[in-house]
Amino acid sequence: MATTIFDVARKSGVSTATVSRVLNGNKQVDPELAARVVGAARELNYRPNRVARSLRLRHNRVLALVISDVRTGPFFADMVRGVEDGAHEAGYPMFLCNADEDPEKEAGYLQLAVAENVAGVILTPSGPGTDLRPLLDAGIQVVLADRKLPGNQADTVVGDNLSGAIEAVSHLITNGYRHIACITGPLAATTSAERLLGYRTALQQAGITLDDSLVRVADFREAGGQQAMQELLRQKRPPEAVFIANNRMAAGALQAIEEAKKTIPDEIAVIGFDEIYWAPLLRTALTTVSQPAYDLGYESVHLLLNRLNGYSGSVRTVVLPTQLNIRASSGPKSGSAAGAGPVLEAARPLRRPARSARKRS
Amino acid sequence: MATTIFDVARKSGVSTATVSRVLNGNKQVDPELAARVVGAARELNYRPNRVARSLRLRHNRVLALVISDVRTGPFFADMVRGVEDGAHEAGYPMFLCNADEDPEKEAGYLQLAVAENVAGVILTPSGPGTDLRPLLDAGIQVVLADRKLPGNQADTVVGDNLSGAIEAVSHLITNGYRHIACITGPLAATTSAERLLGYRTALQQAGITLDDSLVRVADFREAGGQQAMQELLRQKRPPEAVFIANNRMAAGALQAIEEAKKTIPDEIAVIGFDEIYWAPLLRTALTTVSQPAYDLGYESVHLLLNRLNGYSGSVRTVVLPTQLNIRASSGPKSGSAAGAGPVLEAARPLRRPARSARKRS
DNA sequence: CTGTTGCAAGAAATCGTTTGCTCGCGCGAT
DNA sequence: ATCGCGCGAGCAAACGATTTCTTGCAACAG
Repeated sequence: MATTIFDVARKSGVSTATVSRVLNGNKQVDPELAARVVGAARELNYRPNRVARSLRLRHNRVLALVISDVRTGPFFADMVRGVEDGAHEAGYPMFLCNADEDPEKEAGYLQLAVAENVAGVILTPSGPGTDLRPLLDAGIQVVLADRKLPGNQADTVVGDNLSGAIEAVSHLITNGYRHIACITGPLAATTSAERLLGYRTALQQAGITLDDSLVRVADFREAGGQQAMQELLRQKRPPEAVFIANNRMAAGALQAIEEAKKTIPDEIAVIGFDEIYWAPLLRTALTTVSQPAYDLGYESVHLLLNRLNGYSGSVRTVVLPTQLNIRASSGPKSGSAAGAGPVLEAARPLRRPARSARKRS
Repeated sequence: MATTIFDVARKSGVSTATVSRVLNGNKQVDPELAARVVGAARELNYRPNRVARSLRLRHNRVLALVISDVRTGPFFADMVRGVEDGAHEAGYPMFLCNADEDPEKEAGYLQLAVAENVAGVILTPSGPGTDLRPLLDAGIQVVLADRKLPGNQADTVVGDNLSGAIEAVSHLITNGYRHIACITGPLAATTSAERLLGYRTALQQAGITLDDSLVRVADFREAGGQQAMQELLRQKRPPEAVFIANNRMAAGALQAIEEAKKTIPDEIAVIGFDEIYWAPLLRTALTTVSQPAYDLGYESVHLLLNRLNGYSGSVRTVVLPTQLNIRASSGPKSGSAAGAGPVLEAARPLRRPARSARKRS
């Protein structure tokens, strides 16, 4: 049906070998013949069959991106887009795989990557048990994005969750809050664990004793955040502020706060993680810690392509900086002399976070 | 490197043909042999090479999803997820392609789909000029999702943009507004055109004369919505209400309204299109017209798979219903006796829009 | 004039599957 | 007893590219 290399060969009166050589520009070939081939190919609108090519080359010019769920707020959507752009620029189409934090589903997708013989996989591991061996055994390059995996098994690109969390919680402390809660995600995800660690670190640095009743582990979803917040508010001594490890949970928490008819930040201050474009437009503009999600994806592809181009140095980890976007929801505690009360973000053009520099570690 | 069907054949002492027949369960084969084969395959952890399989079968069990940009709010993210789920259930991995409303980039992706010999493409066409012929000529099934294309070329799944827009604008009219503006997207997208048509239809039904100075065509992005809103507010007689054809533009518009220090809905009422989970949490909770985005994607795959299974009836169009989510931003006009003033949505659990029934046309 | 070298283009093998065709064996019918 | 038929399994030919190997021709040197 579709035109093959044979058709081109026949039409230009040469062998398929010559057609292949011309089209891939590998070897010397008579310019006049080459012209005939190019002409025939154009005329027949010939496009090499990538499947046949992949089989022969034993190398499929395709990437797979395995994440938890593209619907999880703008973070994954931006990251996905960063990966797709980088891959597309290099001529690689991309499989998108949503593993839903489910190790089995994830393993299935990794098997698929092997069966498809993809050139590389960019993976947000569901947990520490994620097994890269099937990929590595098959000679497939892997880059971990957003989350780490124990054991330095592959190049990794992550946001600076620890610093981001410390900065956020320190900001709350500066603004006069002391009794601060934390709602984090599944601890299997290193992002959750690091954000929690940052929370604890900031409190310790300020000499505040940790109180585990102020820590809730939820599921990164709205309902989980809402329930966690309800529990926190129901405590004998409710928190004055809360640091929430992602924005879907933050949405749920805000809902719970509203139901409880508490005011932000007077009765409870809030900081979320990951940027949302609606943050300035919320009833009380939400302070957030934002990550360069697009860059995170783009940089992951970059590392992957490096490996595909033969680079074989030791495993690298790239840490991208986070940014604290101070808005009204974390304003100075009323009646507190604390913090010169940073200027709240005024209404200004909505803009996506710009690409940011990166640092290595 | 990887184990092939030859390895399995050798280990179980049969021919590759038999191995293939056993593993695909096609023909009758001696149960004892079959058991040997299955055992050997398991032991060697054999996974058929999908590339070789695709070449031989002249059919690549892969779908391509070509949309404008997965970052465009939750709409495309949800739809992408719907497609991926449907595809995954049927054993098809999915290429994600972001064409950015760029016809050339889109054409490139369609060429890619041909070169990869994918089984099917789900496409949100960038405009009426989108050419499906390369796909159809190659025998690749196509389903149009979210946007139509002239000429009944392929099965189509869309939201009921017209009714949704009519309902939204009628609601504004019921609530006492008369001088109503519309900010829509690029008219090449049928969604933009239909939402604009719905706006006009609702006004005409109410006997309100159309005023083109109240219509702005923007670009589906925040900045475009913001600028359009600024222009509208600067007019000699600014609108009392505005219907905005997607939520990224709505975010920009809200920003512009805030800058202008206008109150919502007293000085200007607002309705957006597509749902956002943050809508109830905005300074003034945003009334929206929501579409079943996930279902839209899922249903598209369904139609595609039907065709792949040999169905060859005439082209179908599935129209999914929209839903008007009434919140504070479209509240009754102050000083107006109009509309019993629908109860504003109270604080209640955040929930994603449920899967909804569909209607055929 | 002949033998060697170099180079360009074609013939054919190859990648890992699936599948049409052939072959051999056993059983039933004539 | 022989023929034919059915059925199960293997051989080998695809699928459409790339690439190694081979061949043929020309040029050049001895």
